[in-house]
Amino acid sequence: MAVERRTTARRPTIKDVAEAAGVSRSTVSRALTGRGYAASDVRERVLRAAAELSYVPDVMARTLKQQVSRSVGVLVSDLRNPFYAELAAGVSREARERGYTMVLADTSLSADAEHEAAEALVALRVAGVIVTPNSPAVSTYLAAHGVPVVEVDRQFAAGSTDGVVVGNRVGARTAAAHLVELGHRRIALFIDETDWTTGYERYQGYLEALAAGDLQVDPGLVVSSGWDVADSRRRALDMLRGPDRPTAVFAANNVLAEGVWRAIHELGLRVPADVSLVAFDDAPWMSMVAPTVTTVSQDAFNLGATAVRRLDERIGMPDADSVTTVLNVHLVRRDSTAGPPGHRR
Amino acid sequence: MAVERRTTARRPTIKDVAEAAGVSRSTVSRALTGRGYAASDVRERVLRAAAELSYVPDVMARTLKQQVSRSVGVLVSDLRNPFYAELAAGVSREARERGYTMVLADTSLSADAEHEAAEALVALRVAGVIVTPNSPAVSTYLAAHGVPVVEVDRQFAAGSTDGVVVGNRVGARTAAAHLVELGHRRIALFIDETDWTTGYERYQGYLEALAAGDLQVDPGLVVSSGWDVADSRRRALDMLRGPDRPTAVFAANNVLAEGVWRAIHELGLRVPADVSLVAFDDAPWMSMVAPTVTTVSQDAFNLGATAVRRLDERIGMPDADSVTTVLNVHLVRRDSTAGPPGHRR
DNA sequence: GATCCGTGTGGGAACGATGTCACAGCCCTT
DNA sequence: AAGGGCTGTGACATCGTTCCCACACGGATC
Repeated sequence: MAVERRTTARRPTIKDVAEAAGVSRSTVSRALTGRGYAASDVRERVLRAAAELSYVPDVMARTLKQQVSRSVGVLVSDLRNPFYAELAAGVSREARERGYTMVLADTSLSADAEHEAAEALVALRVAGVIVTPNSPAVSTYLAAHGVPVVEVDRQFAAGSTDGVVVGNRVGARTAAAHLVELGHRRIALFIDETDWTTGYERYQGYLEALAAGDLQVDPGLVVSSGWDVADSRRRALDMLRGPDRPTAVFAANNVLAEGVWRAIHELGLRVPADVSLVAFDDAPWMSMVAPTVTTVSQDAFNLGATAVRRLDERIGMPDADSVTTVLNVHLVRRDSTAGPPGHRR
Repeated sequence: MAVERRTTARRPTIKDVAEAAGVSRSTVSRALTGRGYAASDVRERVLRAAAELSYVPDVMARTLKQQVSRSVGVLVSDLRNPFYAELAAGVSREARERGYTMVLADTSLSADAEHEAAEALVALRVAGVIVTPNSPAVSTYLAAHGVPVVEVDRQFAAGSTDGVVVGNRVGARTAAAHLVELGHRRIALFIDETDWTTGYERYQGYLEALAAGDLQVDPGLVVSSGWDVADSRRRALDMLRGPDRPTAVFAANNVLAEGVWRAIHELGLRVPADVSLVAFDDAPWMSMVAPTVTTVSQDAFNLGATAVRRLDERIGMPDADSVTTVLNVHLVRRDSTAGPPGHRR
């Protein structure tokens, strides 16, 4: 059974439908869109003709005329990271529900790729953009072109642009406080950056928890890791092999946690007997490994869905004041945390 | 520092650039696209004017005129599954490299959502579509509208539509043969469907490996699971608790493998001492759990990238015969497989 | 019977970019 | 000096849709 390909005939246009139904283009448009008058028998006839020709209105032409499309642009850093994949899935679901199509680009954590993608979205006249920004430039650029923007996960333009983020500071504080409470005094922090709001807030949360526990911050225990598993693993190996090893590690995201976890196992250390581990961002593997990993869970899917709702509202009211929505996170206590070695409770 | 939003002024058009540069619209078009004559001093002037106004050509208008867009549609079943996320990432990267933007929809394994998304893509006049099909209808529908299609991961319209798949049969046979070779005689298969090419081929590979080892197929050991972790886990619990338990399980994809893995651990069975496990499709967790999971690894990223290349070629030569590209897979031997209990080698 | 209204329809001008076509210069050849 | 071949530019129709406007028809009101 061969699938028929339309090679010769061009796509049917509204004009073809009009001729088939014996009416004018205007009438077809009114009948199909439901805007304006159309006698019910005529409407019937038009609908039948359209179905018969399997007519699909041309979004390009419609958008050109109406000057506003029903597409949202989505810029995420890395689809291979389950956090962003989940986020994109949430955007997709909510966008579909609201009749938007989704134009997605993976910006690979590069500011250049991000700018290029933003240009493409402006050219496409998208109704709005949801972005996990890699630089402050992207929101500025889009706003300058009159495109509504929602920054998600992290913010560069808080105050002038809508944002949807999670309670990073509280989450990080809770996680670190959990370790403090268990009796740990040497708690390492693995973090990839502290310039963006995510990193900064998580770092602050860590500091707050230490301060609340009357602990000094040891700069040697705060590791600025690269953004990938390999680098995190390397740095964790260095730290855990060194003298005066920490009794607990807080990894500020799922990628860093994976690196630390791999290093711990390569060194044959036992969790939590030798070292406790807490992560931020619940990845699937964390509930499958032995021991399971205690972590701050954030609902990435909901983050994406919420961003779409915010964007939709913004499109409806372009001049309202900007809003930052903070979603709550919670600590999932699993088996990777216990008191430090030799500690009695 | 407030980000400036363009509220009043409309976007600059080619006409604005023309006036600023003191030439006609045609000349601006020629200067910017590089098609047709434009004196170098004029070109300079136009480029400067365009940059000054931060002019971005309207893709809608261009596409309308040229009747062909530079967007590809991508329909995937489930972005939350790392396999599809990785695939989408591969598509994204290769699409960007070739100057395509990507319109993505998550079809949630539903044929309805898939059809709806396909209609939207036709309306958008995408240059082509890459789809992990949920039904035979989608490729037929798109082809009938003259849209080039590449089916990826599984095929419904082999012979009339391009496809990019992996060596499912060989991969499954290799995996099952590995178990046979270790001495297993009761090898269970967990599979979600056998109607699609993926499921069918993997099933056939399993049968071939058993036949090659002179083993009878026990229908009771072939489990048609639902498509999610919860269902797979439930069925695995049933089977592993029952009498005459298999000594090895082959799970035909990463989701089913997760369910089986969870069931095994809940029951306190040891891997591989009590039961061996082989999976198809290497998910991140498989190399992190203890013991690590032997699996047939497929390169989903490359699958996506290859599909884009195929689609690009197809767009260039719409009437060439269709091609199915098969990417090879390989068995990654890890620690979840050994001989059956009581077996001596 | 003239006017007015509501209902329904069609004509035609946009939207922004492209590309064909005509034509204006200019230099070179015969 | 006339013609031919370049180079370079602008006018204008076009893509498919929407929507404003004009208008036609019938019935109701004065």
